[in-house]
Amino acid sequence: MEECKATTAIDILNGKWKPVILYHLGIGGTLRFSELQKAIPDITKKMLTSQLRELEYHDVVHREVYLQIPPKVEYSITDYGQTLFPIIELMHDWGQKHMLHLEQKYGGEASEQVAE
Amino acid sequence: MEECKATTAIDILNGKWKPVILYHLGIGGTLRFSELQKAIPDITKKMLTSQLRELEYHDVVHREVYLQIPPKVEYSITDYGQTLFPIIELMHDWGQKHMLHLEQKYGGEASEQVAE
DNA sequence: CGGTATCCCCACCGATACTG
DNA sequence: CAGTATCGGTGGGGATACCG
Repeated sequence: MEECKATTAIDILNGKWKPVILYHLGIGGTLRFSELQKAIPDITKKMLTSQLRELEYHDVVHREVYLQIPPKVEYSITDYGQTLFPIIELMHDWGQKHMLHLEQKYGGEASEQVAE
Repeated sequence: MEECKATTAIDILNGKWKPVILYHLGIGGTLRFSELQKAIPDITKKMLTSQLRELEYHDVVHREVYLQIPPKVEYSITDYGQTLFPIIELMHDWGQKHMLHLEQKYGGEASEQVAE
């Protein structure tokens, strides 16, 4: 019961695009659906939608709908979601160091894997 | 290119059992295969093996084989793997707070989900 | 513009049985 | 003891098309 609750955080960040989405909302502040699409070119609408919905469900992201034509929906990070940022930053930093570690180990070829 | 490299860390922690394994190796120090099995009763040998191999591949875990009968294999966390621990601890702490957050939101029922 | 709906694939994981 | 081998289910995620 006093086990590893790190999985709780991982579950919330679990999803191919969630860290990237949070990253962009973190630096870009409030963003529209289409702006997120532009920021993350490889993501499909379906994926963007589902990942955002899950983040919204977990109260990490706020979804603001403007009832107008054409539609407008804005996404932002909640105060609660902000508390995740130390973790994300730490992982981000660690990720960069890990790339250096890979280069030292495999001679720099592996960096192409992780670099998107 | 200067995107979110948090995914690199997530990839390494990605896998149903990796955080738990690291958690146990973190508090238990060096552990044998069977000791890990006892510590994580629900894991199968196959999963334990594959998760350990991936962690080993990423240089997070060290595998020490003793050539003897009966066989003996010990797993421990590498110095490099130690650098992951601030992240895991942060996630662990965050996970506990998140459970409180869930209780406030859903009235305590949700805690049964996350509590294993 | 901001989504659904649908189809499909494959990586992940579980169960079980066998082995040096 | 510490693993492989094999089979099969499941669902996360991709491609594409359609909708209010």
